[in-house]
Amino acid sequence: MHASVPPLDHVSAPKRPRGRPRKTVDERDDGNRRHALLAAAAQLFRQKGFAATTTRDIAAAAGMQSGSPFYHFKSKDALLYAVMEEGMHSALSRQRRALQTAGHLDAPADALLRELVQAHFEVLLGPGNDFVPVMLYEWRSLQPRQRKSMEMLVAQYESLWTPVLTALHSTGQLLAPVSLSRLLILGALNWSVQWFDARKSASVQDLTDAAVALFLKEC
Amino acid sequence: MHASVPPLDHVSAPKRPRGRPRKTVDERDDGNRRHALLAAAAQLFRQKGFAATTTRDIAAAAGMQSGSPFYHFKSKDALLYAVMEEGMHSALSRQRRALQTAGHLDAPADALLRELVQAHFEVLLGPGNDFVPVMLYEWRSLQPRQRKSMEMLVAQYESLWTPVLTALHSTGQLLAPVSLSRLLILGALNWSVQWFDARKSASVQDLTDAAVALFLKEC
DNA sequence: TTTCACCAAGCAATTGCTTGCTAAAAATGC
DNA sequence: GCATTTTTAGCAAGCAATTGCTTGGTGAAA
Repeated sequence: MHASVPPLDHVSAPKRPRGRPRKTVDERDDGNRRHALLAAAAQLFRQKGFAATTTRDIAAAAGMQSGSPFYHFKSKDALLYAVMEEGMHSALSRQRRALQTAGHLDAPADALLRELVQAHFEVLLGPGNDFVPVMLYEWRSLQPRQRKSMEMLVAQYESLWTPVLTALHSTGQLLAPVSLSRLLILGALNWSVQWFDARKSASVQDLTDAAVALFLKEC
Repeated sequence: MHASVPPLDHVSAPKRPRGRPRKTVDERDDGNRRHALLAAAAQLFRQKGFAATTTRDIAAAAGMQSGSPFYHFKSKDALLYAVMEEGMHSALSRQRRALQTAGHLDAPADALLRELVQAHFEVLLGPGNDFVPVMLYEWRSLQPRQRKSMEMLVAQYESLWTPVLTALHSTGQLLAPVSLSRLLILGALNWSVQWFDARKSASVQDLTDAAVALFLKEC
């Protein structure tokens, strides 16, 4: 969609899948089986890691036979990449929306940071959002070409943060250098994937408050 | 050594390995082959992940044949656990030493935090220190019993941070709640494993300065 | 003579992926 | 509106490679 993300080697177009729709007519789920595979893969990749997840696991979780995923995806690698791509696209549009609505109100920089932080937490920790965590923690399993592609998407994402952090730095609300600040802040947020538990512990709101209080000086 | 870490199911005692010492007599390297395996495993686990690393890879990296690692370690799992255990033991003694020498001088809390942060970065990013990163990023591959054991070690490590953070909170240098602060701060530090490159970018000193400047308010 | 540290070979299970096939749905011709 | 053809979405089986690990042996050191 935005910018130039090369199609790579995964089956690109959902087109109009139909075939054998388990239910009666009118119950059609265009491309839903493909998406069921994506969701199942995302969950398993996050739970057990890419290398430890078998394509049979994924097929079973999506209610298919062992060979069927390869109709939708050329390879296990391509499936991994598709999961990550979906995660990044949703994260990017989420953040763009957050910045846009806040920017229309001419919000101050610290309010913008709060928006970014909260949206980031939601993308990471929201229910069913396994796509971005997989992207964060399964880098190594990508092939070089795919990795390059992902790096472009990640750079786009980080570029949304830089102007906000630069503004905060210039007002003295952020003391550390901007580029190191961005790395450290995103690290603090990303690590929450390892310990956050929606049932116990704090809410995303609490997390956002704590993070902003931790990073920003009041002037 | 300290506290009660159950022996679990890995070959525990290095004893007095000898056998075929590649060099002449007097050149004996007690337990060095076992440690060579540990180091090779740590590096490969970090580079490619646990599941994607074969025991043959490890053996080859240590200059052995495919079956030989199983003389020193009962299983691939046991090897992973041994890597993590070594990492945590070295990290713990490193931090205890840092706190002790600083504590003798009655250093203020923010100086203690700086010590903790710097030692943490060194344990994570120092040359040949693959053991702790493996522990951070290969949780999932541990069996439940082993995981419990590691959680105890990690809890010990985190308990070194809590009093320092509590002190900073009481002086108003740290605004966010202590327990969330600890999680966010350690996250920011741990994430550096993903992007730090000793050749380019900043030094550990720069990182430490930036982190302390980011987290602490001056009062 | 026993023990240690490791080799060389191989086994059983698992893996990603391919192949040939099928039935339902959509497209097409009339 | 109906009959035919093509496409879609998957099944069922299995192959070749890889995997963790075992086993029997060997030479040097103790």
